[in-house]
Amino acid sequence: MKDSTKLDKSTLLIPLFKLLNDLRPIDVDLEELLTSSFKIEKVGKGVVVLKEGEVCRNLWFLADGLMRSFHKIGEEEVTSRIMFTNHIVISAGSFFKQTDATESIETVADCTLLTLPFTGLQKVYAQHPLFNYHTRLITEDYFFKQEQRLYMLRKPNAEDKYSYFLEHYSNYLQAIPLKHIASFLNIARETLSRLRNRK
Amino acid sequence: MKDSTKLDKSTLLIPLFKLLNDLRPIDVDLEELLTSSFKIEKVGKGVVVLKEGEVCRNLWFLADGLMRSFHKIGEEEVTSRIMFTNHIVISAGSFFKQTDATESIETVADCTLLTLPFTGLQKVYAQHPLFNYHTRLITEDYFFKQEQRLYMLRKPNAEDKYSYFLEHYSNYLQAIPLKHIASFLNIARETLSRLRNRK
DNA sequence: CCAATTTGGTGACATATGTCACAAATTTTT
DNA sequence: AAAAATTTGTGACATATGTCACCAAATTGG
Repeated sequence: MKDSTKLDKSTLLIPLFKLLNDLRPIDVDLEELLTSSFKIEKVGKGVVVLKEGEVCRNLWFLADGLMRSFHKIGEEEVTSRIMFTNHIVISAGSFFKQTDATESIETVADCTLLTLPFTGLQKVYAQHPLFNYHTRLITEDYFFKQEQRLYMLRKPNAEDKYSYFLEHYSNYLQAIPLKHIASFLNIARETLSRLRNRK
Repeated sequence: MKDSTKLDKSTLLIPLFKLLNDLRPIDVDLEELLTSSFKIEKVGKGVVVLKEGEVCRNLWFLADGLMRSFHKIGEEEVTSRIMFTNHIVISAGSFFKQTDATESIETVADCTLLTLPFTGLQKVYAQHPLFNYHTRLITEDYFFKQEQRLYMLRKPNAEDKYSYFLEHYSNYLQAIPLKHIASFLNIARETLSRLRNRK
């Protein structure tokens, strides 16, 4: 099976190290520390890895699968992010400041996660202060992508919002339930269904 | 006049250095380099400091005043951010990667700006690699605030969006034209006017 | 200080999208 | 493989908010 090879931690970490090395080559020490700090986790579909109100004590590198973050407004779940393979997954406010999360995070498909505890990350920073360079650039990159989502939400109509989705998530179109896409785009499930089926 | 004292660069930089020192004390060398890298600029109301299509070559520390970022959708201007005193102002995507901006930035009131060119910032990083620690944390903080704006845009109605504004910008309510607030909240000017005047 | 311009308020009306209800299709579970 | 649960599609209808038009108020600029 494919899975047996994929379960190897070093193999799973290749995309992350590529990302880091592309920013600036990291030395062996750091690579080894990171490798030992991450833990592999296989998680089935529909598992809540962070629950609203808890502290987000882990950063996940989504080696394979699909996840989403969401929060409750009354009875409704509002999807705030949809994350796919090779994403770094955290609940930002909660992870950065180790305060209670205002959102939950769950798997939308079977996932292979590489889990790095907040404490483990702090040790990495302590031993490798220049790792701040890498994470500064990564945070800048995620900041920019988040800004684009803000632009999307101010598009004047549902169709334009959906176009954004098609541009950025078309590979995952089949795998993500329509209701999650709709609430991510901040439109009604029914509106999206009609949009998608007309013409 | 107040202005003569306020024009002193070191005085104007106090809040920024407080921010940095609160994260982790910075040494004199770095403080001096930063002080010499920033330039003071007094800018009147309604001045466009960055135009859509240009590269954002500066970071501004808004020592005093109000600014906004916006982009055109057809004839309409959509306000994407409203920034007040002690904000760090950039067009993220454009500044980080030195690529063409997709938004403009203008003053909404008379402003006192401390301007740091991208090149100057890179020199700071080169001479003080640990400055990445500070900017990593600052970027994380701005990331978190940006996330809250995403939450605001997915609120189910105009009133809830306006509540967000009242919470975060009430001090500047008078100073910001209603049309900018409305488009920031992604509601019509008229809707906001009614909301504000009813009851 | 007046004229010009910009900004804000309000009524009338239009409409895109939300809401509700239920059927069809798909997926999951036993 | 059937039953149950979930997801998607679609019609009918409601409505919050957008759009347009215009006047009042405030601000700006000579």
